[in-house]
Amino acid sequence: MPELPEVETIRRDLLERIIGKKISAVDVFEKKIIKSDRETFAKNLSGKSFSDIGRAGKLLFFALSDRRNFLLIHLKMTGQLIYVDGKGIIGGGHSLKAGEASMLEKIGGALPNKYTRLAIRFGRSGTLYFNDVRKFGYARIADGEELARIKEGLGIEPLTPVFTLDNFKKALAGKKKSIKARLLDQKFILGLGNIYVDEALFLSGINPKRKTDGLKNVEIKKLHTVIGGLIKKAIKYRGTTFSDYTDASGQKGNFSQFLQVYGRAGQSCPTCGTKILKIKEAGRGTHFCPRCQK
DNA sequence: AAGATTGTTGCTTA
DNA sequence: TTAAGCAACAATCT
Repeated sequence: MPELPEVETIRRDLLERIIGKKISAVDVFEKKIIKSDRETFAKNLSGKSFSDIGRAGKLLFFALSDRRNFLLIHLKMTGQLIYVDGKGIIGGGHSLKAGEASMLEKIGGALPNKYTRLAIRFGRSGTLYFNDVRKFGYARIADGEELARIKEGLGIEPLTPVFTLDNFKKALAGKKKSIKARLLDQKFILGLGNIYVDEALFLSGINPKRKTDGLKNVEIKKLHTVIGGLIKKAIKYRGTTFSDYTDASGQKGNFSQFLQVYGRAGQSCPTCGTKILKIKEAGRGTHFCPRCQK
């Protein structure tokens, strides 16, 4: 469930910690997630460093110092990227608030643990661990051309200049699918997952079952504004932890306290007090207030 | 103990 | 040809 705000939090954390550090070794614990053989994968990384970290929606791409290749990482449902410095301190001493013991518990014990699929070692500086309970995530090498091709197939990115009302309208235009399904579709709008779609629709007063092409202009405008604000605020609070998500220091996100409907089925709507319903829409558990969302 | 679970792809159906 | 719906991926939790 890392969605845009969670992935962006990890990106910013890692930018401070791993840029320019030489990769000394690569341990692949689960071959499935690297999408190539171990030798090729390790050869592409060893001896190089990361010069930058970019993001498109929920996809991270680490630029390599060879100026040719990128390491693409997608966390899918349960992936975590956790950096441990040379002294064994999780997150490299940054933003450590809670006790380290509870943190270790949260990430499944000392690293590497049974869910660690990949470790990228930076000599004595530290190690980046990729944990993933369900093994849906991946880490693979791609060159600039391939990355460009992947980005071409993706939708508009919120929080960038292309996320104008006009472009948002175009991204929604002429589709009979429900607005919930449409907002989840990464070919049109990037970075929203189940949590933020439910929240955005609540904040916009739009029923998730509404057909996309039946939305009024004012509703699209509202939704556009809401999505921008919601994502900004969620990043500010370092994302939402519902079950597995942690930042690069193994810490939970703090946005959960602001969730209005997600995970609150049966509780009362914060606006009107009506019971929040949970239905299935677009193949996903969908939370909404039947009174506020028309 | 069957059914549900956060993301995405690709197959099937219409 | 296109779009919508849904199983599959793997593991865990209820």
